[in-house]
Amino acid sequence: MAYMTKQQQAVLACIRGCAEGVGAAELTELLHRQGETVGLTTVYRQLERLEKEGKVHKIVTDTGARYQFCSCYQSGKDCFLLKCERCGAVQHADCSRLAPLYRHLEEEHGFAIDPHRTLFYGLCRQCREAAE
Amino acid sequence: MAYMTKQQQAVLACIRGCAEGVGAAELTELLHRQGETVGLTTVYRQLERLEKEGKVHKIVTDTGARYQFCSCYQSGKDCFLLKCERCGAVQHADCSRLAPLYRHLEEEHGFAIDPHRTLFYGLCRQCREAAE
DNA sequence: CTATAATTTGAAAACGGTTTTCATTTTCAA
DNA sequence: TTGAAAATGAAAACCGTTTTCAAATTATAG
Repeated sequence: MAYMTKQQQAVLACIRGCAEGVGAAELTELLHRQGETVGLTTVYRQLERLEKEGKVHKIVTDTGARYQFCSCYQSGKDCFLLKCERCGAVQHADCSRLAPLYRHLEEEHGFAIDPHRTLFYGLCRQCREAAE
Repeated sequence: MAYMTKQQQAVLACIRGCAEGVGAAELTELLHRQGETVGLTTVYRQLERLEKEGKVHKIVTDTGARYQFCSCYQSGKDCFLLKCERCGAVQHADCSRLAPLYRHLEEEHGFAIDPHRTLFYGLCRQCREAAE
């Protein structure tokens, strides 16, 4: 791995530790609590870089973007993101049916899915039960 | 259908005529060119209402939201949105494999997909060919 | 080990899409 | 007709993000 500044390492380490996604301001706040001196601007810059490298998902919402460390990054599994519209949580799922669908879409519909950015919206089990 | 003001009818009619999605400012501009007197605020309000009613999709992007009339609204078909990351076009596709997948996700993974908000990102055929 | 160029940082300002405010206009109901 | 309720829209506020730019840090040359 190429050289990384202290701030770059801190941002990567911190977001890796966030199971749920975090916003840029929130992440900066976390870093400050850990004693790191990282400005908001730098956090934005690093998140942009990490997204381009495929290490982090950027999930754009009405109220601003959230970033989430991609657990598929080195596992070899396909990214499969489910976002609950009620509680907001984004989970990495694992489903063998996805790859065949994506292959079908590419071969028959001519559309090459980018699993890394594709996001399924819906309701998670807990929220569905809570809503009943 | 309940009563609709002149502005409400105009917004609905205008977005229905936009095959590709439009932004709020863009839609207002279109309405003005047609001689309609509709303010930007009202356009935002109507778009929000139409989205809640399931008549339009709200597609949130880095540079602002785009709205697109939902061609599935009365057809009974499932919504199946493909957004090309290169040319930006969003197309309503038609694929019989989607419903079984969604059923599986609900039954086995406990996650109820909202087809209306779920968006597949990737590359459309033209853009893939152009990129080669 | 300097000196100098290139990169990184971050506070403050700018930016821009969206929402809120509030006075005015329009519509509904009695 | 008349008063209440809803809709409108210009202007201001809002707020997440990006840009600016001077200072600090790091890499490279001499």
